[in-house]
Amino acid sequence: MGRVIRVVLVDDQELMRAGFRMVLGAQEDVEVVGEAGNGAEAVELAASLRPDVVLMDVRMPVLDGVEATLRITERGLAKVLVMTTFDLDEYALSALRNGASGFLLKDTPSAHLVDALRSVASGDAVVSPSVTRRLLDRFLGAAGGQLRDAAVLDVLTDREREVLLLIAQGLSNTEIARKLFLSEATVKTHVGRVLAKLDLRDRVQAVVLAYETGLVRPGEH
Amino acid sequence: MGRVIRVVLVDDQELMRAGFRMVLGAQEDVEVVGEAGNGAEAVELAASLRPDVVLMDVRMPVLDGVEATLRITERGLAKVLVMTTFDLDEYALSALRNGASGFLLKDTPSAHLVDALRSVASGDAVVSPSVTRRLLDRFLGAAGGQLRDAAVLDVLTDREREVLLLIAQGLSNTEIARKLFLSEATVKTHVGRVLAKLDLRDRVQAVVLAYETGLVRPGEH
DNA sequence: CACGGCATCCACCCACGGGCTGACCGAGGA
DNA sequence: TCCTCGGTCAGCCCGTGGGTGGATGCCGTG
Repeated sequence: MGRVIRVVLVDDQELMRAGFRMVLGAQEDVEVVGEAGNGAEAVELAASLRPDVVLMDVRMPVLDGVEATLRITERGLAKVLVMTTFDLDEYALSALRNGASGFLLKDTPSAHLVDALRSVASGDAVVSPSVTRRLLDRFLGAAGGQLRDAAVLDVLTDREREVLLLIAQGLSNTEIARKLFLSEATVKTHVGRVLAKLDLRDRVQAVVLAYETGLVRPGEH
Repeated sequence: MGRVIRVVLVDDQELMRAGFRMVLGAQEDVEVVGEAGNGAEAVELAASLRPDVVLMDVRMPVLDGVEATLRITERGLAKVLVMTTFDLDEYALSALRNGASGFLLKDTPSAHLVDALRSVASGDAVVSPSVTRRLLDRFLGAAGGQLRDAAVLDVLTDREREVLLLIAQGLSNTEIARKLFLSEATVKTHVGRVLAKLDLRDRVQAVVLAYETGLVRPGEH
């Protein structure tokens, strides 16, 4: 960990880069090995210099930071720390989706910036506090806690829950029967019980409930 | 924002609290207004003192930090910054789910701790870098990018997409008809087209696809 | 203008889904 | 021992869902 962190600076404004160069240059364990003015150059530099971290602005001509981030991380060229002046959620989200190891606002104190750089270099991730807030809200609202209490599913027996799971994958009764080595009649009883216990009308509503409770989650097959 | 941040310290180890008291006491804009040795006391103190932030350990007797966090935040008594020695994912996740504004490891440098406190007091959120990494992975894997390309839905007309949306909420054809002021026959045609275009057999499978593409998301009604 | 895409509507047919009733079996608790 | 509960199966009924085919009017584009 005592090694020097090699950094590539990417920003279309020369002044910005100069600022960062100053701040980072003062650090013993950080070395700015290259600079780029747009995303395309950034990708090239990352490929040729293989820095530890690319410090990247989002808004840039030719190829924006979000896209450049993807190109760099999908080839594993370097870690990417994305920065922006405004804290636009969508940028942050897209960048992180594209493999960025962090997302900072440019008003971040220089001491924090350096810390963030170290964290990223060592494989961790960093997000500005104000962005974290909204990220968490989104995370928890979407993936974190099932908004509907999954407790309602407790009234089901194991077998019934098993059947519900298959229903929620779009299988018909006959398909479920084949899969579980049962007669279709049995499947029907199970389905019927599931609907009755959960106060549902349809297997359609059963699917909805399965997703809403988190019994099944989007993208899990 | 120049006001003093009033903090309540919660940890079952007196030694730990002493350490934090030292660090925070040295700060001009931070004041430790109370201390608790377990979750139950923490909730009481939060209610009576109404601090800005509760700095809370997870592992505690009587009432653990995760549960205490819920009690405090659901009543809006204070912001909660949760801490732990080990970075157990589940703890972090549960705490954040329960309304915590942040999650720090106890090995966090004291300067960072104070910064985090300020961020939390001002409504932002903070998560330790190493935890952020895994949080992001989970977030992106679960909520971030719809794993199935929502592009398949482009073949649908607006009306058809509208119908699909209602199907995905568990409505029957008659219900959809009422809601859209259409005859049931018309709804059937739309449904039929949706199924044909998306190569689905059932409205059940349509619901699944709606969730898988992110057309509808769990917890959005 | 004529054409194609879209939304709307209708009728017919039939299979699947789901409600209801009743029955059998095995495990486990009273 | 009996009784309950979960799981299995069957037959009956009928409503809904979905396929097919055909019809109208609207709109924008070539």
